[in-house]
Amino acid sequence: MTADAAPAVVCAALGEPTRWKILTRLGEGPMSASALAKVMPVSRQAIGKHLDVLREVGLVESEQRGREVVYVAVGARLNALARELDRIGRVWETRLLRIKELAENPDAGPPAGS
Amino acid sequence: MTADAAPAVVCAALGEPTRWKILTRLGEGPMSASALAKVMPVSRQAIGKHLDVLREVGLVESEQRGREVVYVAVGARLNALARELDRIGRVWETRLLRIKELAENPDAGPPAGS
DNA sequence: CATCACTGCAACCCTATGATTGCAGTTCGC
DNA sequence: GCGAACTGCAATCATAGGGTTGCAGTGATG
Repeated sequence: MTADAAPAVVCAALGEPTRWKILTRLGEGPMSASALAKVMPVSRQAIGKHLDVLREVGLVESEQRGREVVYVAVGARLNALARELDRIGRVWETRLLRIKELAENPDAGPPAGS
Repeated sequence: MTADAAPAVVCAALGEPTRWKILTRLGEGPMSASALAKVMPVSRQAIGKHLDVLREVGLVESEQRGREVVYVAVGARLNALARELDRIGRVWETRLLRIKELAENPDAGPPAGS
């Protein structure tokens, strides 16, 4: 299980600037860590760590191709996160709406309870 | 302009654990910074800073109510982010698919060019 | 076979930032 | 008016983690 990380964790992975750039590059096509290092202003090792983080949350997958390891961006993972965030956002809006209604119309609202 | 931050920036705001908890709380209903502090294991000042960050990217809005400032989670902002991420994810998948096709079918593919 | 490119691991540095405390200014309730 | 509660600003602390260098191992290439 490495693809069901909580939304916040995935967002944390996405939030780091360098990581976002790496991911953007990978979005254009699969690439090895070394190849990325040649194109970006950071060392291969640093990129390697970022790729570890990204793989941890399922945003990239790695594949051994000969002597090098090729990474590919997992769009589906991003789509899954999008769905989660969208759902949460809608819940917030719904609750807020209910609260507002209740404030203007404080009668037949909340029944029993604690 | 405080609501059109790049996806990565919004994700960075969402990625901080404490910030996510604060936001979750606010998702249940509007609250002041002090009220949040009484319910969470961090100081009011710390919460205040987090709220600043969240407001910066449009995830919360503040409203002066009497002597206190009430914050409310902006679900619409989360929905907007979700749409952006979803779009990006689909682009990745599309590109990847095209590359795969091209690998298996290396004829009528890439036209001229260097 | 000798060399070169790519990977993985480990130790280390240094900055960003999450969290704290302390104080001063405002608005509410009595 | 006086005290209590809420806010804002500033200084400070401490840790997480992003970045680096260095080295050893392994598969490709000539």
